[in-house]
Amino acid sequence: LTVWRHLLQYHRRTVHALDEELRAARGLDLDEYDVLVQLAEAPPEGMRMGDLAAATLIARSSCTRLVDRLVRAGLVQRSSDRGDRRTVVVALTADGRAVLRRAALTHLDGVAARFADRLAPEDVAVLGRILARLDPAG
Amino acid sequence: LTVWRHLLQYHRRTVHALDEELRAARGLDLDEYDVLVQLAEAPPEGMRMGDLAAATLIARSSCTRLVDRLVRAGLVQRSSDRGDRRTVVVALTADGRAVLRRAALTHLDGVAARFADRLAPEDVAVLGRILARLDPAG
DNA sequence: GAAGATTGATCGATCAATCTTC
DNA sequence: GAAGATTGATCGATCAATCTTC
Repeated sequence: LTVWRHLLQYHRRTVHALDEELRAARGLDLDEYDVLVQLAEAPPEGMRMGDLAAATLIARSSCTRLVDRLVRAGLVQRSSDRGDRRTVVVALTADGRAVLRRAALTHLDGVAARFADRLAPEDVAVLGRILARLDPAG
Repeated sequence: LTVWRHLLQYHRRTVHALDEELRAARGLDLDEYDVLVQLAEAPPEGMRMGDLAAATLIARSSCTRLVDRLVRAGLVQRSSDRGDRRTVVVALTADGRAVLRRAALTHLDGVAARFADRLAPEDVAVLGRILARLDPAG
């Protein structure tokens, strides 16, 4: 179906543009941003490495390396769970929270410009219903 | 908006699944498939390298390397335009056509299962209209 | 000098193998 | 031995630099 192809095209362009925007404005790529968002929504103690990878749909090994970069940048902290010392817990630092807040401004503007502002509220609602049908797990 | 995030999640899962399917069944990744599709829709003489990159939203240098692989696999041919010898023209080989035909079966089944079959025809139409509004460039 | 394409160098994503703790 | 995470090795994507033809 052509609709499917349009969806892919739209997604590709939009995500690419948002990624560039975020890189240019804040030095973060979209996956890094996504990780920070997940951590911001987690309890303040943080999230286990594996859960973070699952939530962001990133492979575990990629997640390890992405977190390495964020640790080097001072945006997140690793610590180990006292209960089960196999697991590693990742949490935002104060810096990380601040960077995320600024990045969110940039990013949400971009999403508004390329998505939300172009649609009537009913369209968004309809799209939501369609997605619910497409991705029951989602 | 949560709708935006659901869209991203759905896209990510679906594209990932389709990519794996195609790799497993045919040894092609999704970008390679996309290139073959573009070439199949081009005139039989082929497409210029740069146009191919633009059509698939792949960077030029990535496109060069992707075509390298397809040439090595015998699925496409490079030739140079007699008019302007700077340009390189890429075209499907008979093998490429055959592989594409088989890959399309696999791929279209996957799209059907994850997209088309889950929606009523009206939903598809509505989604098409929404996309047209989102991405006037098409 | 610009347009078109390719190559060199770098960087991130991933699988398989490894290491640690359970 | 399995669960959790990390590291080694590979592979593809990309930018900048280069090469060729205009």
